[in-house]
Amino acid sequence: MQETDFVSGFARGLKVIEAFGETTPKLAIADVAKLTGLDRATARRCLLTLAELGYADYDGKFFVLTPKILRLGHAYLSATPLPHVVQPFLDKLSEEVHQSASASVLDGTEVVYIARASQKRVMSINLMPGSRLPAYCASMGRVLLAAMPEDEARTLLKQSVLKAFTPGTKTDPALLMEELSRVREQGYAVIDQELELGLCSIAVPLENDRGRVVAALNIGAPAASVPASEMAERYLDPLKGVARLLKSLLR
Amino acid sequence: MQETDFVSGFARGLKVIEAFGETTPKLAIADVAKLTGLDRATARRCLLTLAELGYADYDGKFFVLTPKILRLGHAYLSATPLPHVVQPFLDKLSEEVHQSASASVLDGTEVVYIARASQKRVMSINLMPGSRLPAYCASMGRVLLAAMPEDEARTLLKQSVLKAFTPGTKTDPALLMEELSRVREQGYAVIDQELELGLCSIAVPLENDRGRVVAALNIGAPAASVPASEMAERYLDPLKGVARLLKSLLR
DNA sequence: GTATATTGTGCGATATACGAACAAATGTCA
DNA sequence: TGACATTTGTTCGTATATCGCACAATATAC
Repeated sequence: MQETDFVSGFARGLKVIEAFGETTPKLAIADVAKLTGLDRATARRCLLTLAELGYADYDGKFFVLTPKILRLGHAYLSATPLPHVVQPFLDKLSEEVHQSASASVLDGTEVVYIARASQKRVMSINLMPGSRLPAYCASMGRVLLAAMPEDEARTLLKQSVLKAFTPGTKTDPALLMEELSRVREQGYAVIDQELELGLCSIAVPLENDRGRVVAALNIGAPAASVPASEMAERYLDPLKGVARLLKSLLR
Repeated sequence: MQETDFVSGFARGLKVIEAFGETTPKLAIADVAKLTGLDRATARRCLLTLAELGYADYDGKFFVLTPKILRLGHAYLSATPLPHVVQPFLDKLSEEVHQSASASVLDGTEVVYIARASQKRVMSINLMPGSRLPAYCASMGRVLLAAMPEDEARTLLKQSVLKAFTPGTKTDPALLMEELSRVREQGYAVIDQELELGLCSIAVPLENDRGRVVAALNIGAPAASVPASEMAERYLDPLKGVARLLKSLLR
């Protein structure tokens, strides 16, 4: 394969960066080779390149990413208008309803947070811009999946690992597709502790001025204080209101 | 130069990603070539590689980064223990004092936020993990600079663009070095509207169990409600308390 | 101390970068 | 509007850097 418009060395390097993760914070050369499927020599060269450029530290045995890596993600967050435009609205919304409010987009089978205004923490995990959740069991994920053509949504669900995080997690693809139609019809999605016990959330789509869904907005609340059945009546109007205001601001 | 342990294609690609930023969200091939100093042909190959891999979108004219890029920064935030360990403490601290609390590390001449718990917004800009501020005029920056050998700090100041953001911004290197000694001695730094009018902040170093400074913690407050002169008496103890608790948790 | 795993290094084959030349589009000015 | 100038994108041949393999040299485990 001699694709003239493709720099495989670059692609390999990016793969190496992504090899680092929650469960793999410090990696030796052989680890990276195994995780990425690259040759050891190649993995080594990429890692040494990262170290040379200051994106990683090397103690002779293990490699660890440095905060310089954040420049790469930051390039997106600061370059993309959406996060900036949305943030102040989330702040205001969050303060009004005294719950956390977030915005996210889809990346493959995952929801990626691009902005967030958090009140007191309810979730066990800490969400921030760049954080990811599986789309099929997150309120914003449902909204974003519902916004795409049915067959594409079905394909994404097929690619997803449909794991049950709680007893309530819906994992049957057919059931999920039904749920997506419902979401499409009613214009919002409510999740009742499918991702984490004690956490409910409601999400609405965020359209740009041409009517294309560009992101999702949500509000999360502790199930103890706001049962799922009340999510819509409490938070749907505020969410819809913000979505309406933003619609004209998004090109 | 035939460095065998360096993948220049990878390095070039990373440069291309960093070409995208706040003022340059969408770039044509020639723009990237100019910004990075790469040959147009090379820039094109890197950009097409990014597009091919889904890290960028291409409309035939302009390239735009996609949220997939966030995976790279996320690799750091989720792989590094520090942000995770610190976050809950910041949440608690922020709630106690009713102000925003953050943690950051140094990357070159800049402070990089690695965790944050925000109350009502006071700053005009929106800080989040990955955000950057110039070290010389940020409270956490002063603390981190003060923690390093004097000559290294001096070198970093030399590399910094010492711009006055407000009338109060200290930009004289000699004066800043004096300020650093003071910070080193008293164990904390207070910034009085040097970065933005109306914003005061106080920061302390965060040491690991071996006494090495691994990050800085701060609290920011509106100057209107908390004058700079009161920052220390109000917030120094809470900050020091958190730093002490964290010390034993950080290896 | 041997066995096992992991890392470092030369070498040939192959893919990639460079620069220049070409093509296409865009902008400018009479 | 039309012709020129300028910028931008693409293609191509070649010099060169990179890949993957096999082997050597460590480090680690038992």
